[in-house]
Amino acid sequence: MAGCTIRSIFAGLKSLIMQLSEQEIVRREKLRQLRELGIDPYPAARYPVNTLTADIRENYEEGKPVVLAGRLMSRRIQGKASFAELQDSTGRIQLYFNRDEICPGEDKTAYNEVYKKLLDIGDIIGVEGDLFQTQVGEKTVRVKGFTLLSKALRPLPLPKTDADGQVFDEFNDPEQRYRMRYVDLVVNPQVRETFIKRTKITNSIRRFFNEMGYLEVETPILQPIPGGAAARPFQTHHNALGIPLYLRIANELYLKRLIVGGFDGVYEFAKDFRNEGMDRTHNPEFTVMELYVAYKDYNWMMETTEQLLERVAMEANGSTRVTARGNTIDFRAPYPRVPILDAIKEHTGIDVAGMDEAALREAAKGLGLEVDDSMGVGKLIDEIFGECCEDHYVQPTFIIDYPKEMSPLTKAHRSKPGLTERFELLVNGKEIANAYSELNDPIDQRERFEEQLKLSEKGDDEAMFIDRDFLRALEFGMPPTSGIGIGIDRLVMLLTDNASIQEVLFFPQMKPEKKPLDLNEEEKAVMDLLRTVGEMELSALREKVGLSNKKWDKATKSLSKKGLFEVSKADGVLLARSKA
RNA sequence: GACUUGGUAGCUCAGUUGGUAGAGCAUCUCCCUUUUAAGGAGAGGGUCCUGGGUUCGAGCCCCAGCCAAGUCACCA
Repeated sequence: MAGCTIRSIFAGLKSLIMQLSEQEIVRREKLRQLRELGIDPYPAARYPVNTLTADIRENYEEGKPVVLAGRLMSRRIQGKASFAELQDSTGRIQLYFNRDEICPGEDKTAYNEVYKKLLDIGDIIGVEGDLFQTQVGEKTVRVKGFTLLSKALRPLPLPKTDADGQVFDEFNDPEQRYRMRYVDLVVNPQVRETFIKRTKITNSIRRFFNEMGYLEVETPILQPIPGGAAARPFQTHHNALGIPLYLRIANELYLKRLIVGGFDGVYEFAKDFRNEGMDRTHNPEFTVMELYVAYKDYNWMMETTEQLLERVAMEANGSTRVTARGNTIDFRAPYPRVPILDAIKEHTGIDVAGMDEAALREAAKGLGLEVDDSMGVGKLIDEIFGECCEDHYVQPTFIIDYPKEMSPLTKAHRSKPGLTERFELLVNGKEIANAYSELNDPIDQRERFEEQLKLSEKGDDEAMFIDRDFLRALEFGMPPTSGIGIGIDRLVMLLTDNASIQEVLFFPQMKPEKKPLDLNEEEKAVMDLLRTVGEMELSALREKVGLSNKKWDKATKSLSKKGLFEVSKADGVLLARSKA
């Protein structure tokens, strides 16, 4: 009996491969049996797929022959007939396996043994057959033949959805979902949809800029000076050059060098890296789209951004309105422009215009904010705005004209002294984009960098480094330019209504999984003693090892489970024997 | 980094004052030719996250740690 075989082998194998679950052992045994039947569980040959499950659902034709492939997701076996579901990249379709369809002759092995006993949920198979509808009206493939394309050795989680859309046994533990995203993608269709939408969004942005004639470029990720933003970088080391290198925190300074070089418009989807905390809106690596266009200013950039987002929202969701965290957000242009100092005045009642650092620090303290001496004027204003104002801007809003101190790469405002031509786009209380009329005065830029250096000396570990090559580039002359950075992960979060950045990254950063040690210290100690002699009296061994009762018990039990250790009784004496 | 919550079978989860670890699905065996979250009957399956402690006895109580999620702080 096959059952007895599997069970006896299971018992025999158990001690050798303890780390496998029963179901995994059973699947490995099935693998062996398949090979014995001459079936390759991992065949090399191309499989002649000619139909996707979506084609069948959308263009159903009675009796049409089809060849398709995918993953076996459910089975309902009823004697000589069985229904199953096959899932491919476009969804699922029902399969009908009938013993006498699959095995027209005397030999019923393909159905009775291979299909019923040796296939499992999760296996990837190819099927050929024709289409029909069951009595209940379900579009179904009548299988004439099937091919195992890849045997799955681990069982999949099996969420099920009933007719009312109620989900049972959902695979929903975030840790497991993120660590095993491949499983998440197989069993949770809405996760697939999120990532497909992410790609739609970036494609949409690319199309928009390409139509405007801008050039998509690539710039260094490994940088000798991490510039273009205020953040703590990751540091690494280049062996051949013998120098430290940093993973970029922004690509701004390189894209501006390209504008110096004569391109009118350049953009890059950049992975940036920041060595800071992780939470539901921060991953150590994240994606920013930066665009720089010559002969434009920040007013032009606001108009362009409105147009871009209106179109991206439309193309991703079919509407300019999206629901995010219960708020309905409308990306239809235009968006209000609110000067940051007005925003602070409106939401705190304090007019911070013209305040010096000390006055600002007092104002911030008065608002109950934590401040310290390393904070300059820029950071203090940023802090007040972030704490007291940001949350109020749910609909897309441009906050404009930031103070000079918090914008070291931004051109001074053409008419408002002390301010710069900068805007941030806030949506749902979060910053989505940051843009300015770029500073192209090399002497002013040098002074701003020197200000940053002073901040750094005061202890601000996010202050910018001085990039002398960038200054040299500006000295050759950069046309007036406007630039923007758009946080792609956050934009995708908004447009897919996900509250956590991990939901829009395929592989969010996680702490590494701990590898279970094969033997722990106690088990090693027992085995080291035992191996030299092969076997010895149990009580003597125990004394020699000198473990506490609890540890001794645990170590020997674990070792015998692992099949390395055995206790036998001879002449009334208990003998410990090494099986290793 | 701080606080809160959680970690029990392949998956989703119960587990009473501390007293032999449970259910559904999945798996295995037998029966079954158009079903649909679920065909019927039976069986097997556990490092209760780890390490200490309290106790006659710990999944449960205490201490320390690991991992995750959420909130806060910093940042995008």
